[in-house]
Amino acid sequence: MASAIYLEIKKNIIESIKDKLIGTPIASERELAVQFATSRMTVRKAVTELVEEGYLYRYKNRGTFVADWKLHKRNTAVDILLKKGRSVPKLLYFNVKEIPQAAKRLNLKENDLVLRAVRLITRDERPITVEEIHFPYKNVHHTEIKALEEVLDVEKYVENGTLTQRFIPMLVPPQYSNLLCLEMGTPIIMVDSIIHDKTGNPVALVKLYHNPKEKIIEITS
Amino acid sequence: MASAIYLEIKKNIIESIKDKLIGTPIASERELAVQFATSRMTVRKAVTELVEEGYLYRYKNRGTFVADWKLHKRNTAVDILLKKGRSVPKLLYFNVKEIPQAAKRLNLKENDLVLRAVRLITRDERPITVEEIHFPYKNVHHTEIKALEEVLDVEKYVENGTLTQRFIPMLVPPQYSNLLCLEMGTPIIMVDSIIHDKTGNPVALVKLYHNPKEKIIEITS
DNA sequence: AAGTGGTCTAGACCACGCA
DNA sequence: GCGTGGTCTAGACCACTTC
Repeated sequence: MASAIYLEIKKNIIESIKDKLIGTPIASERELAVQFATSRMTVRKAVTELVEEGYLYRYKNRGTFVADWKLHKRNTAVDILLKKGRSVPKLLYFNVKEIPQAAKRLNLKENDLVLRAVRLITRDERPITVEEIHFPYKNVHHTEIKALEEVLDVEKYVENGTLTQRFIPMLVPPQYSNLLCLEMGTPIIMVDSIIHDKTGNPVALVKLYHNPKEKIIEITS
Repeated sequence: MASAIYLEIKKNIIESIKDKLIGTPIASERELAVQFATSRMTVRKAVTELVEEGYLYRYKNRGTFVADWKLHKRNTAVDILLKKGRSVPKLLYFNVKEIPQAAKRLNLKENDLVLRAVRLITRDERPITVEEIHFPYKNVHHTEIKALEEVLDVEKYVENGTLTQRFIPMLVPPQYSNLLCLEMGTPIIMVDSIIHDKTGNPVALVKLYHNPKEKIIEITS
């Protein structure tokens, strides 16, 4: 099956505005409907999404215009959990044990087992982030332990659920200062993330210790 | 003029799901269209927005369900710039002078004048945040200086523009440690925010020094 | 087979900005 | 008065799940 029409229109519009100056008007919704041989409502859906994503902006009764690409909506706080670009995660170690604090956050009983993995994210061989990932062990099939990398791919959980993140200022934990190439006592941001599925059940608990020299957390909205 | 129909439908649905359990299905889009005596597309617009806001979630071919209220989309990083709730801003001082660093960020010449104001946000008489706000002075009409509070209401700029925020870990600046009731050397998060209008022009530069004891930065998305 | 959400159509009216 | 985006209608077909 080909993609939905409105997705094709989005791609086309993105392509067509690539080399246009900021503030240039695009064709009106009625014109676009003719150009793409479709109805105005379909064009409108495409344009609305591009506005929400920051590619375009609308003025009521005036028109739709090309936005500054620098203002494209992005949320690298989420991004760090997702498409890592050139960055490479390296598993440092993992274990299965009782971690009452994590169990509580995951809506488990205090003595339920938790799978805990620690990874170091690097890019161009520079240390970016230390990741602590916690799963309810009962959710992990024994056969999957062999494919741990896949279990740790939290991206798929985020796509079908909700991500709640807290930004905690702290001094770099002593056990990570060498890993991150930071002096003892350097202030860092620890991002405490919980992923819930659609029904509100916690699926994973992830703590990210960011190297402030390498990773700038930036949100555009 | 009364509100748009789909906004009324949104309010109605929000009210009707308030006391429902998480996971309870709501009426199908076709049923809702009958109930509200409108077309399915209008209902669909209302439901789509409620899904985006985290009130509901949809399963294709199955139905639409009540989501966990804890998962309502929110972004208190933006919120701190907006509706302040019970918190109270108090102007500490302001001045107009050359601030080359701020001017650069605001796309001004180095020697252009910048209006700089510093405010302390408190809630229940506890210090939450120190705000440093910078405007291009040429944008501020002289008559407005008398109504400075209104000029400093950055909310109206954000509504019609874009907000880009960087989260910077640092030790509390010595000049603010007393104001925030923090010991020297306490790690904090400084949120560096630039507001652009729709065309990408910088409108204001705001730096927020958050008291980590009082203000937890949390994002749900 | 019946019902659901996802997509799409070909119109329509409105309020507003602009010339 | 014309063109714009914002809203709305009353249908339609599809792929899929559930019974």
